[in-house]
Amino acid sequence: MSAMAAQTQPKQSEAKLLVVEDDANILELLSASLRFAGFDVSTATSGSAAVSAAKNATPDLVVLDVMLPDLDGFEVIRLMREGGQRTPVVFLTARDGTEDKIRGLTLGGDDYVTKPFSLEELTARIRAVLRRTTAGEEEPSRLVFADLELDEETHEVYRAGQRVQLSPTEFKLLRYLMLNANRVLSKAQILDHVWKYDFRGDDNIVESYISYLRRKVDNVQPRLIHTLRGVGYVLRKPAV
Amino acid sequence: MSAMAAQTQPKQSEAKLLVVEDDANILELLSASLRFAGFDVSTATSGSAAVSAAKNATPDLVVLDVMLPDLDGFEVIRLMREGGQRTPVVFLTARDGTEDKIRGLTLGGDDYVTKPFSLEELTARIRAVLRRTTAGEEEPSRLVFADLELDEETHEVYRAGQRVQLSPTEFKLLRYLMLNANRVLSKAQILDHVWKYDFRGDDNIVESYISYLRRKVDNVQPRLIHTLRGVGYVLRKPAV
DNA sequence: GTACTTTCTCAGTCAACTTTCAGGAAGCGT
DNA sequence: ACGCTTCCTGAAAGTTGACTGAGAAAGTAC
Repeated sequence: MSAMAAQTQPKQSEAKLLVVEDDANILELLSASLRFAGFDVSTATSGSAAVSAAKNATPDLVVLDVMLPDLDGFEVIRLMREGGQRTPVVFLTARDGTEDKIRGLTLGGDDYVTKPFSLEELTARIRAVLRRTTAGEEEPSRLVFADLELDEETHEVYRAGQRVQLSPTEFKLLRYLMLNANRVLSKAQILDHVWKYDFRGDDNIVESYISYLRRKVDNVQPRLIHTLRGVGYVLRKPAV
Repeated sequence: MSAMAAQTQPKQSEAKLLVVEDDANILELLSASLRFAGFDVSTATSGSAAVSAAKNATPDLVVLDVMLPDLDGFEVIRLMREGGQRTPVVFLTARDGTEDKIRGLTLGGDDYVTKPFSLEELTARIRAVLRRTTAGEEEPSRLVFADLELDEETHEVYRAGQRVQLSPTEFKLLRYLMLNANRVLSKAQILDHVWKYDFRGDDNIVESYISYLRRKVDNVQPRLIHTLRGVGYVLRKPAV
């Protein structure tokens, strides 16, 4: 595992998350990176522990694996809500039968992510759910850097006012770069955040996608995507 | 504003609802989604609780299951009205004999929905009842987006002035898209809102109906229904 | 009942997207 | 300048997701 980038979300970064996951590796991956992303993370490794943790810690959002050793995720939520808590949830589900049990979930503003996922995918969902369930202050879903604009909700991207069509991976990569503008990102970091955690290919795929992105969104002056040979990539304004 | 947020109808969204339902799952489904739709929701799980809740909370509308453990829905209404309250009601009924008993009641401006229902079905009825019982400000029952028009009362649909015939599901789907114009809707969201809550099929049916709709209402320029691969669908005017 | 409409499923096709590979270009140290 | 390394990028192969026609099943009207 490579160094983890700081992708601090200034606005929502103080949010309290409760992460519930029985697989130690995934739990570690999640708590480390979500903490690094600026969330206040507590954890639980079983359903019953989750219920009491939720009572005490009153998290703003729960990241909840559906498959748990004792109670399943749905039970956990039912128990939490019986206690009057209306905490939003992002479920983690395997891509199998359990997926359809998720039905009805998007009604209350919750969401789900299927395993394996990429960290960017998960944090994007978490941020979206927080955005829509946090009363009041509408946080903009639009990232802007120089003359680059990216709308997280509609998936629209503009460079110098021109609409650009991106594939899902291109979009995720660009979002990651924009969230970390002016920060140098190694290929390993990019791989760790933008690609699913079970990806077993090599760095070259990052080069390929950087190349695609440059062609689509960085084909005008000033160039914003820069290569630091032997180090990584960075999105920044030239000059200085 | 988020992907799913707000199928909120600004005008009616502050309305106070009292939801009366003894099945915990359905109650949770209803309160979560109606709250999310912007209503101010309180709940009761028995007929007697409903009567006193109605006294105290003075809701603008009651969503009332006919089958209740103690008093049945008709009794509840009778008691409420004996107390002088003339609150409109949307009944929830099983598809069985009780259906006929409802008929007489709907004359007063009330309405009913048979279980299982889809959320869009229910919110459409709630909105319609509020529209016709809320004195004064006539809210239009006509949705318009670009050259698409949909009349919620007559169920007529026009594209570019041309009348189009839609099946019930096609109509509901189009209404949902129009209510959420410019908002990206995932297949899961669409399934959750447009299909009945007991539907156990998969996403493909959404694709099928999108395909039907395109053939009927989106066969002219400019195309309004757009696919975001891996994300969902959106009704919007083409990019700038 | 029969005919008709509508809903839902399935599977084939196609298009878009992802991933790999390999040759060439560009940067870097000496 | 030379050689070494790293990066870029075109092309091909592999994979996935969406669209759609056909038809079974369920529901409705006559």
